[in-house]
Parts: sequence; C-alpha cells; structure tokens
Amino acid sequence: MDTQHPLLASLNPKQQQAVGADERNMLVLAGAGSGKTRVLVHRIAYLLQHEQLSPFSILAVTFTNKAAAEMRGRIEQLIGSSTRAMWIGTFHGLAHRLLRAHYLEVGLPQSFQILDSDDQLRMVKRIIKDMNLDEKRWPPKQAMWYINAKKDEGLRPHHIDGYDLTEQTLKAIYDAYQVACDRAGLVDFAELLLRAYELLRNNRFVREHYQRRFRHILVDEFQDTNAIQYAWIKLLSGVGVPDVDPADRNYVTIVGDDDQSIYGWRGARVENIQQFIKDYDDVLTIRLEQNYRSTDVILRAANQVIANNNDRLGKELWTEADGGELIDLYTAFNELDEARYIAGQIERWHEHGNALQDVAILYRSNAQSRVLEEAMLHARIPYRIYGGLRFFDRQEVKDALAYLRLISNRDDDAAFERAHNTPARGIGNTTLQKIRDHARNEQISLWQSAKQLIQDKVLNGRASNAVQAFLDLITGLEDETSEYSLGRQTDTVIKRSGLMAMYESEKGEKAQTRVENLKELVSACDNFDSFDDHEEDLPPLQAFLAHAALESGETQADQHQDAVQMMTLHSAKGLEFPLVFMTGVEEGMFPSQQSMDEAGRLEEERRLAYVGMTRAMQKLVITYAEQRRVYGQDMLHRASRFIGEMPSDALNPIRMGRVARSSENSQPAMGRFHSGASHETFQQTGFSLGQRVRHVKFGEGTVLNYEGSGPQSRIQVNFDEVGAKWLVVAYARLERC
DNA sequence: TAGGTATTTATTTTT
DNA sequence: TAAATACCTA
Repeated sequence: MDTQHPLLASLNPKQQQAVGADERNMLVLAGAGSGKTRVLVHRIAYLLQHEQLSPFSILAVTFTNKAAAEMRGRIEQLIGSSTRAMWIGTFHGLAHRLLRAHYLEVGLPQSFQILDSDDQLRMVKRIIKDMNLDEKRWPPKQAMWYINAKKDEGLRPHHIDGYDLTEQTLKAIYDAYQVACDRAGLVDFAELLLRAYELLRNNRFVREHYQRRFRHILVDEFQDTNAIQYAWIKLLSGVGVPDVDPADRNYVTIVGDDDQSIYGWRGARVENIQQFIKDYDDVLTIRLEQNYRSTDVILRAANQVIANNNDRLGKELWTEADGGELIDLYTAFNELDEARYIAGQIERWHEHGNALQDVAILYRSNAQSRVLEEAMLHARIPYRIYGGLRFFDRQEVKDALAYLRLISNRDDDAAFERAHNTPARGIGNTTLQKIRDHARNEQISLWQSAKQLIQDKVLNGRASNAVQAFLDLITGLEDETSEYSLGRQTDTVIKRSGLMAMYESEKGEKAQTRVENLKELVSACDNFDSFDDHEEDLPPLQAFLAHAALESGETQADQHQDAVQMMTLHSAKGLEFPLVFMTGVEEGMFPSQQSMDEAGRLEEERRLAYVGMTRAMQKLVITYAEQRRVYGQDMLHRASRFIGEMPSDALNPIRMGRVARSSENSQPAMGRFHSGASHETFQQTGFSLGQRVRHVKFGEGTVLNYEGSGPQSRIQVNFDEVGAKWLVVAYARLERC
C-alpha cells in the first residue's frame, strides 16, 4: 500500500488499511469517535482517484439525511468536484428514487405519495373502524406496529398464516390497509423499502441494470439495518442471487459498531454484521479503536461498562492522550436537587468562559426533560431541546400539504380525509361517511366516490353543494396554479383554501405561530430546489412533497444562540460535547424498568450507557436521584448497575449537594425541602430532626429532613451504612434508638 | 360540532 | 402527575 498517497498520509495505520485496501468486501468496526465518517469519505475518494473508478459506480447508504448530507459535503470537499453522479442517500431516499424510476414495474401510479407515520396511523384507524372492530381490543397503534414489523421482515399478508384470532385479525387489518393504500397511491415508509426490494427481486432486468452499475456499495451504521435493508443490499450486490456469476458480484463495505446498537426495539438486527461475514466472500475486517474524542478516564470507564455485555465482536477504545478529569458522580436527594446541581455546574462552566453550546444534558426518556428545563429557566441558562415536533409534522403544515397532495393526486385518500373539511365547509361526518361507504363498496377513491354521489344525486342538496364546492376548489386550484412557481402555488393554495384565514381568525400565541409556519412553508417552497434532492426528473410539486415526507426538517430552534443542548440518549448518538451530563442513572430509569424483564434488552440499555458516556470529550458528569417522582408517584431509587460497573478510581463521588450549594446561596441541606410542612405535623409522626432511628433493612441513621403531612409524610434518614434515603413514614416502620 | 368531563396510560426514533 | 384520548352533552 502506498502510504504516501495524499489521501492516506493524514490517517492512522488502521484507517490507512481500510481506505487503501484493494477492491474487496470489507467490515469496518468503528468505535465511537474513531473517525468513521472520515474513513468512509476517504475510502470513496480513494476508489475514485487511485482505482480510477467512475463516480457512477458508487452507492453509499446512510440512515439519516443529516449523515447523507454530511458525507456528500465532505467528499466534495476532499475531491474538489461534484458528487452528483454518485448515489448517496438514506435507505428510504434511495428506495424512493428506485420506485419513482420504475413506478410502472412496481404497479404504482406516477403520482404516488409517501405516507408519514401520522398519516399511516390515521389510515389504520380508519380501516379498523370500517372493519367494525373494537378499537379497545385492536389498538390502531399496535396494528400499525404489526404492519410495519411484518413489512420490515419482508412479509406480505399472504405470507402470514394466522393461526390464532389475534394474528388472523391483524393480518386482515394489514390486508385491508394495503388495499386502501394501493388504491390511493400511497406508500408508507416500510413500504418504500419492501417495494424497492421486491422490484429488484422480481425484475431481473432492473436488478441487473443496477448490479452492473454499482461496483461499490458502502453502508454506514450497519448495526442499525433491519432484515429488509440487509436483503436489499444483498440483492444489489448480487450475493445469494442464484444466476449471478460470482465474478459479477459487487464489493460491499459495511461500517458499524455492535456496541452502539441501540435500535433493536425498532427492528434493527446487530446480527446482520456477523451474517455479513458469512454471506460475503473474503471479508477483510478492520477495527478502528483509536479514539480522538474523549479523555482516557472516560474511555476506561466506558470500556469497562460495555465489557459486561456478551457476544461482542470485541473492541477496546484507546487514546494517545492520557489522564483527564475524573467523572463526577452526583447523588441527588431527588430530581429537583439533581436539576439544580446541574444548573449550578453549568453556571460555573460558563463563568469560566466556556460556551453553553458545548454542554449536553442527556436523559433516558423525554419526560425527564421537564424538571431539567425548569431548572435552566430558573437559572436563566438558555437551552435547546432536541427532538420536538418537526416542521413538516406540524398540523398547519400538514393541512396545507394535504391540498397540494390532492392537486397532485386526486386519489390520495389520506389527503382527502384531512383537507375536505379543514377549514369547516359544511361537509359533516354523515356526508363523509356516505362517501367512505360508497368508496369501499365500489373499490374507488374518496374523490371518485364523492363525484359519483353528486352525480347520482344520493346526497341532499346542501351536502351535495358543499362537496361539489370542495371538488371545484381543488380542480380550480390546479388549473389556476399549474403554471405558477412552487412558492406562488403554495401561497395561492393556502389562501384560496381558507386555511390562512382560518388560522388568522384563531386567537392566541399558538395560532400566531401557525400563521407564521404557513408563511414559512411558502418560503420553504421558494427555496426548494429539486436538484438538491436528486429528484430532478420529477415535477417540482411532486419532488417537494416527497422532500416533505422524507426530510422531516431539522428541529431547528435558534441554532445561533449559545445554548445548552438537551436530548435523549438515543438522539445523542453520533454527536460529541466537551461537557456531558448523563442524568437519571438509576435502576428503573436507566436501565428502564421495561428493559429489565427481557435479557437482551438490558444489554441494549448498557450499549446506550456506552453511547452516552462516549459523547463526552473533556468532562463527564453522571447524576442520579435517590428519590424521584415517576408518573406522579414518589419512588425510591438505587444507583444504576451501570455505575457499579465503572472503575471506582475513575469516579469522583459527590454527595449531599455540597458542591451544588457553592453556587447557590448556601442554605443548609436540612430544611431545603420541607417549606410546606408544619413542625406540628412532623412531630405527630413521632420523630424529630437529628434523632437517631433504626430501620429493619438499612440499619441505624440520623433523621435529616421530612416532607408532607398525614399518612403521606416522608422522612429522610441518613443511614450510617447506606447513606441518605427518603422513606414513607407509614411504611418504614422506623424505631427510635 | 365544539367543548367539557371521565378515563386511560405512561421508553427510546428515523424515514 | 399530566397528557392524550374517548365519551358525552348542550
């Protein structure tokens, strides 16, 4: 290997090995912070420059649009020319592209639309109602989950033999749902993948075309692939396809980290990594273990935690930098104390001249963000929460898109359901139900059904007029705006449909943001360039609608402001921050209660802990609360087992909020939480502050604090053996010493 | 059909 | 606890 090649010179030996390898199948096990994207990007550049490959022969697949965009950008930067000829995108984006190009072969109308999860749920709900099934017994969410799970496994209704009633019914719902989608020209996310897979499997001509084209297929985050994605890659690479000459197979490079597999619950199969080694010839495995992100202390702790998992492919992160600050471990009284401590620490960090945007607060579940948010608000620390409602998921935006979808495809029943009476135009439930029933009987779309009912004079005069007016509105809008630019078209649609007027007439701050979002949608249309989306063959409106469904639109709150980043551990994957707070690290929270029943799930939680810890560059702070309000009930919590799995010499335990108080007005720990309770109430319990008590399990301790009154009152005791605990007086059976 | 009340339920998320 | 949803009434 020519290590003097300019593309290799800046890489470490393992990275060089991966980037400069001959054309072959490859597995790159890339640990957190080991320069994974760098390797991927350099590898592609190397193939182009050194192996003289045509950019047309490269297919690079990611999971998120963000990752795809980043890859594209970095390759362009590296090779100094356009990446237009390469297929770089998400699984869903690429599948979509295939379906658009081959809509005839897969039996879709040219104007097919993508159904997002919200639309899909509505659709499933509708089906269940139409089938006269009890929604209690057959929750739409679960039916949807079932459908998606089956599709992710590559199964159609006829593949399923429903032995018991449950499976039979779910299968029937799946079947009816699919019929409805097909009729309306609607494709859900899982369907994109499944249809694209079936296209390649059933159509030899199409498959061979792409097989000939993509000599190199590179897949990022391979541990997150599901069954259908794996099968899709296999087809494209010609592996396991009967009549493909082994010499005609394509090279596949997969990059992933089994230790960062945290999406098993949504169908991801880590096993695909091992399966890859079995299915593909002569796979070169390279481990990237040198970490360029975190301190040695953090890596040591993370390594030791993840070592508790079984069946790992094996990997240990190391760094050239040694030392680093110890990991602070703060034991809070409760979640309020935890939040206050974090706020205090962030204030100190900020006072030392550090940026707030370099700080991340991570939590296991979204519900935990509230208390943390309040503490930030209280301390006047600006923050930004990841993962709220995305732009294209907003109600008003979806309303507007429904009109655009109907203009583009009249048979889009989901759009019809949404638009027909928003704003109210006198098409009530009764009328709509007639339209639905007729549509179902005649196997036609709602639009066609509505037309027929008017023609056959089935509807009464008023209803008929209302429906006709709606049909005319859509047809008129299409005629009027067909020559308009996308922005002007959308602007006209929003105004003429009455949507804008409807939201403008509503009062309150909420309505105002809705109006603003509608305006924002118009400028999104103005700025939209289908060229950027590699959908240049599509009519602009179609391309935009696909864009809206596939690119949720970043949750962007003032990105320019210097703010603390708050997010779940899951959404932190792939990110890094100089200072990271990992919060709520308690048994029952993290690992979550639900994950403690099934064996495999606990290991996934541990990987989540590993992901969380390895986000930190300079300093990691782990916090947990001994008492926490969960679903309105106070729970006593123990420290997470993951804390016990860390090397104790990497931890700096902080108890009783001593550090927290350094930045607050130094109120004594005692009495901080009992402002509401009177002393008499407390005395009624028979205990007083500072008194020595004995507990059956925890042994002897000193009464520190109390809270509440009557049978609900709680008492905090600092036990000699096990530290401070909150106990419900009524149940604790404390004895005076 | 809006709005009020009772009831239920409670990870993690991208596309 | 609180949010979402279902159910019901004016």
